[in-house]
Amino acid sequence: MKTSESDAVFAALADPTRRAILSLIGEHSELTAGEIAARFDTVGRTAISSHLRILRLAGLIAERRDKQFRHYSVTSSPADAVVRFLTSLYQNSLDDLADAVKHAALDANTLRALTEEPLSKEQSA
Amino acid sequence: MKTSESDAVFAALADPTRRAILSLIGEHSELTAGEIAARFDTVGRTAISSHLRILRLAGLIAERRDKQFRHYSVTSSPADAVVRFLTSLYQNSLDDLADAVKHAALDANTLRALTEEPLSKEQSA
DNA sequence: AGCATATGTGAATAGTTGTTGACTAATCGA
DNA sequence: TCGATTAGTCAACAACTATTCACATATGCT
Repeated sequence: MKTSESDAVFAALADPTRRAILSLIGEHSELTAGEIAARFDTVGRTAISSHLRILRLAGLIAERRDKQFRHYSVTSSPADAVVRFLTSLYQNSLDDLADAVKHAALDANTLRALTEEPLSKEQSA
Repeated sequence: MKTSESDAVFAALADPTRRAILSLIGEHSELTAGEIAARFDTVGRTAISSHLRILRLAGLIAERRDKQFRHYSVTSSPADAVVRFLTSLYQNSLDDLADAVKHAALDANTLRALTEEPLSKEQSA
């Protein structure tokens, strides 16, 4: 298998726990591995550590080491590969896509609510 | 595991073959299952059929039956879940994101070239 | 009717991925 | 220095996913 750069991004985004981690980090500017792990009751610390590595290798998060802590933050424009893919696919409805993006900026909290799976994997729908 | 609607979309997009199928269908307005399968030398017809089902269940493609043929097309605004997720995550750089989308419209062919994995999974990079 | 074409489905298998428990390394505080 | 804290890695296993082969269904052709 080819394992291109965008592969890593799509694969990283495929897991709900990783998307939840991304959302969580995104809500704060930086979180340590322990702070992240503490928010998940259904997933152990070791698993979180694996997920953080995958997200980091995909370029979606950055790691800053300070003493024995590792602080994670969302990288500025990580989803380029995703955007490239979607835009090339939906050229027809590109305006809609752009509108959706801009619209989203106006009501970020509503959007955060719409983003399913915010934290725990097994919460009731 | 929760298996929400956006789960299905992200999971569907995670596979490079499925993204290639999406790109391929997107380049034409409609393709039959056989026409799609014929473009892949490394993946069998049965596997393509499975992928088409997954894409369809995720709402990314539509199926139109005509006699013994099934014609597939890309649905108009399927990646809503993805856009929602990305926008809620990168509120800060939303303008960049929107710019990227609009910019893409201007040079769709270049973008298609940038979209890795256009058809065959094992082509040389 | 009989055979070819187009396509999906189901069972079985191979390969990949996520999770855990035990271990290791670095740092801090007493 | 000794124990506690933070965090990653490794080996093993469970769970999930992709692929294939054989079969089923619908249609068209002669």
